[in-house]
Amino acid sequence: MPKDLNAVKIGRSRKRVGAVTKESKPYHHGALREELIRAAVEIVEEAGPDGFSLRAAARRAGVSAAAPAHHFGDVRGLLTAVATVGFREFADELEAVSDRQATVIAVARVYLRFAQKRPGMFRLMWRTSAFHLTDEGLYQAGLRAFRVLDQAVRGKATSELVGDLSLAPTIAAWSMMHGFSALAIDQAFFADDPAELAQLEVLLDAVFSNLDIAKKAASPAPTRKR
Amino acid sequence: MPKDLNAVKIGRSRKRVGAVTKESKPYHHGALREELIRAAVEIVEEAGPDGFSLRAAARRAGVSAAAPAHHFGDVRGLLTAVATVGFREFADELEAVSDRQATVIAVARVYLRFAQKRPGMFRLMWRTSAFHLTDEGLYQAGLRAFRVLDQAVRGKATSELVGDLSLAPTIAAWSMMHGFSALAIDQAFFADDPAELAQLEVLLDAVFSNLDIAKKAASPAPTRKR
DNA sequence: TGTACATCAGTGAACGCGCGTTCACTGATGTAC
DNA sequence: TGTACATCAGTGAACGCGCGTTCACTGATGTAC
Repeated sequence: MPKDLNAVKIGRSRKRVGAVTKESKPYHHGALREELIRAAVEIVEEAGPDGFSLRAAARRAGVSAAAPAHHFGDVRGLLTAVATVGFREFADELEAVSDRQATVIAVARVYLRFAQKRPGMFRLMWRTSAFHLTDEGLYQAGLRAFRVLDQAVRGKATSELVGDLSLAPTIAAWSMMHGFSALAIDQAFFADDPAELAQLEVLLDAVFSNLDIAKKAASPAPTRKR
Repeated sequence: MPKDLNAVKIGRSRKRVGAVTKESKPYHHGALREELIRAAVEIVEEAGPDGFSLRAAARRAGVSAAAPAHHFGDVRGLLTAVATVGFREFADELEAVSDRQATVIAVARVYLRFAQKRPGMFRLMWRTSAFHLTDEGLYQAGLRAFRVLDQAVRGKATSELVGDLSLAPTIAAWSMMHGFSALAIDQAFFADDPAELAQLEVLLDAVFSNLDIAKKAASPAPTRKR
């Protein structure tokens, strides 16, 4: 272990060390944009979209209320970044499961689990009035998720979201897993204790047995193309 | 036409007339509870759950900000009443269509149309953290709606909401129409101009052709039992 | 029919709060020469 | 390598706002006798 840890630091960090005495924090944060997103994600996870505020995010990041404006313009800008993170992680999980087992029901289980584990984020992702829906990064992340589903249902993935009726089977599966997950976390099934929540996955399987495209895909499936 | 319109009024209205000179409004409203609900429904329809506030409802009802407390206790009380109105009217529409044609797809079309025509109300109805989910009138209205669906899917209606897997087909249909409607109004399909919105009903039909329980019910259906 | 009185359904002012955004500012960084 | 200077990324105070709720109050209603 080197005697002086600071000596091994490189780049801008090094300069910061020189400028800062004791534990006082430097005037410039260095990576505030990322820090703010991290803080905002935490708040949304803990308190949902309704519990979020720009000031709360700034507070959690340890920065003044005016600071976020430099990076995001306004609240919607920050929430757009949060939703994008949500969709990226959502797409990551879907792709991960699809690599192992590319069936509709496997995708549906991941969908439900995401909603159950991160209801605040899940709600934000679909509260499209709260952020900039036209954001390119957001759209790309959403498309990635959609393509996993499309691949599982039709065996191929479209490049655009809607348009013609050949996508109907995919949208059928999407609607069903989305509706089930939304109803589940919005207490429509009146399930709230852990035992009942676990039961929901059994119910999900039963529900998907009514979707005929889920049945024919139930056999060992081909690996998703990338 | 009687000379003095006031003379034909009856009951409490008559007394009010005696106490009121010119156009000044009486101290007591007479039916403020209903008026507040009406005002609150309007606001939710126009601006969604996020645009609603207790003070705005009081303002629209022409009454002081403190008045609603006497009738509803707090915001959640009033929103519970609003959501109950929503579920009652929702159930009314479902029952009406079911009397004519008790098929899954017919129910689904009503579901989608309700969401499209009254997105603010639809969103509130499922934002269950905003009101008292345990309210009895609310539950009964929701159950009425569910029973129409259950009747269309299984040919009989349960008396309680969840519990055993025999309800899976009904929940499958519910999930699909709910998911489709929610995704539609949340712009997940990126349809926003009138032409595209109308197209969504065609897509809905195509989507339901993937639900096998929708197929077998597509023949002329028996009338719903009441 | 009249009267006393409890109860009900309003008022209006105030409390304290947190919000998003603007503003003039300043400390730190990066770059041209 | 040093210096001048533009630009960047923060601060902190303030603005104006709307919110839900509480409170002491009062006008109107309903009821017991």
